[in-house]
Amino acid sequence: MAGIIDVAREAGVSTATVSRALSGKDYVSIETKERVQEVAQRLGYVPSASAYTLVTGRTRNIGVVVPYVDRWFFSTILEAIDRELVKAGYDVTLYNLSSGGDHRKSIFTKSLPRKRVDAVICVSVKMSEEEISALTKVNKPLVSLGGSIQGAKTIRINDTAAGALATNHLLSMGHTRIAMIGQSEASDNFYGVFDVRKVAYEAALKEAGIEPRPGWYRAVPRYAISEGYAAAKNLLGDPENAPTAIFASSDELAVGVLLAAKDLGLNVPSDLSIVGVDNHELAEFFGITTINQNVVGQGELLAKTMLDLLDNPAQIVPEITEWPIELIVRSSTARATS
Amino acid sequence: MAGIIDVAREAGVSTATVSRALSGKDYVSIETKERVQEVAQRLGYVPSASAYTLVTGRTRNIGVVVPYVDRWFFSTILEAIDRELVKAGYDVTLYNLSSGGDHRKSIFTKSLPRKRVDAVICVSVKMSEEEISALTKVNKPLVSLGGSIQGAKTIRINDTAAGALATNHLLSMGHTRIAMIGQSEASDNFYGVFDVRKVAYEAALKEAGIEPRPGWYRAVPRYAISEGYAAAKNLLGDPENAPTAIFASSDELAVGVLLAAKDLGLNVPSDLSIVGVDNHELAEFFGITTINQNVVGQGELLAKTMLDLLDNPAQIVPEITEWPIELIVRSSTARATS
DNA sequence: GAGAGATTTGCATACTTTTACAGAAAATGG
DNA sequence: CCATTTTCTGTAAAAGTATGCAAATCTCTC
Repeated sequence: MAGIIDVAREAGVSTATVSRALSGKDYVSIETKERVQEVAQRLGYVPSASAYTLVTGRTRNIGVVVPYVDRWFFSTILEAIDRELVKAGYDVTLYNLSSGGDHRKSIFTKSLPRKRVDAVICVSVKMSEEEISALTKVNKPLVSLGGSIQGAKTIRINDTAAGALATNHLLSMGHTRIAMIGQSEASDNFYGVFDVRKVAYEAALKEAGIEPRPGWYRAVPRYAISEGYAAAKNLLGDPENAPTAIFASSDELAVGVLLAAKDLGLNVPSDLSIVGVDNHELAEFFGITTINQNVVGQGELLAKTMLDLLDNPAQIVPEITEWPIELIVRSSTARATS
Repeated sequence: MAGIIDVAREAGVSTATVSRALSGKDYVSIETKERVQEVAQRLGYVPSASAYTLVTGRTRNIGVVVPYVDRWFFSTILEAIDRELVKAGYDVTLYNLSSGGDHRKSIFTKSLPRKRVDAVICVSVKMSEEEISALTKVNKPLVSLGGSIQGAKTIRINDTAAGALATNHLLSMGHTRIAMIGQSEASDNFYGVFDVRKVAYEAALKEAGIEPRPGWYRAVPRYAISEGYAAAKNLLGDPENAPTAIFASSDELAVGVLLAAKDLGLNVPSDLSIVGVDNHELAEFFGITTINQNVVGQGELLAKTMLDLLDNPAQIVPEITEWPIELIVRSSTARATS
């Protein structure tokens, strides 16, 4: 295992020159540079990351904190974040909060603050003030998706607008019997946006002069087709008392709703209109009207914002950046037939 | 940002004693230990990971290499691997090959060999001899899922058996017109097992005295419901010339097949039998007969094997461990109605 | 040809921790 | 009470790299 000293000896120069020749950021004559590079190549020399970090303080490594990795939203955004960071020469260390136990505490008190990462990206993670200050105190840049805590630069969609957009779309098509399926908050790790959407849904109904029925809001523990299916079966079970439209807080839920409707012999959209959120691949396949939030785009922006911040730590950046959403109308919604 | 010297001064001891008190692995009197711990706590001292690595050679960090992260198989197994490694006190650095370009080369020549990770877990990654030897040369333990390359400890399912199991199940129910949907190999990064399954499928047919029809094997680029749907629509389009059973190489494809059959007015299983692979969450929801390969279990075994190897590098381990599979019969398969 | 500036190299130090070694203090045994 | 062992602590030497500083060489310009 060759070190910088071996390269220096073999090339007949000092270690300082080797360092400069390989990093390429200082005066080195072209001949020496090439000779050193050739020797380094031949000896299979790779600079030690830990020594580099020790002396420069930089790790070229960014920590990404997520509540889960095996769910669509998170694996999708993780892929996008990783792609951008890798492009800029960073490695990504993954901190998955669902991996459990006291892990979370050790992440924020040990792994992140001290020399393991240059910066931290948090995706939909509920953070306490102490956790944030633990990072800012040691000068680690922090960019967060979702949430709205002082000191953390945040990117998010406007969930109030999302809830309103979906509900108003259904209202505008003449629906008055509108149900909603959202996510019940189960985890301390996860910054849920579902209450916000529920409030917006109810507000939009009231705005239209419709009193929301409590029984028409269903909370499910997970974004899964099976959950949407079960909730919809339940909502639509009694034809006398069934909604004519359902706003599902994710496309996976919406697909479940669609399948439940089919199984009940209902036609979508003539008997039931459905709106989802995400613009998941499945939404296109099933023709589901949805609120596009371009998850990949959010991940890229998160990463790019972080890279900007690392290049220019002193810059003035807005605390909160709002990521645009849009309604994509497909074949799962139609005018109410009353 | 307090260092070990600050703690030592504050506690009135030497840095050596601080180190011993905090690591807890050497003689320190109980009073000094408690005093040092209290001071460290108060000063918010966290040992520098890079200095630790520089002197010990250990990083407490394991590299996990995957071809993708935003696909079900990989995000699921990543979650399982991460959980086990975190439990043992390791961090996980993610190397996602689909993040592109010359990234792959730099992973194997730079990031992995030199002091960034203690060990490497590769998931379904096609590796060259050089890449493997680059790791073993610097003494990095390597455990791999799938593939079968000299020098890499490997865990895998028997894909020949999987293909045979699925096909024979259909044959045993009297089917003779059996099609298959597999994955076409598109990426250099991905160690595909699909050719193997195709060969096993054709062998099983021949064994039963049935000549495989070339047109009844369909290769799709991705494991996605939409791909299975399109392939099945195509296979089933001409009723005169349609199979009565389809073996899909993943459950996502199988779901697509099921939906296509429904849309064509076919009843599953009486008109069409379907077998998938994975035991994906969706397979249970849709009642699809499948080959269970317990992805979470595979991830846990990968991680545990790695941890064993790190604890006891000299141990003799089998080169290849075969992970068991089993047929789970659900409602998507029935006897052929000839 | 001399001085100024630009380019090229080496020396030596710093980064932060762990640990071998040695020495001191305490405990144990006879 | 001395010898031996065990427990406790400090000193100092690594680990591998980047970089400030100074010195040396080279290139211009007048």
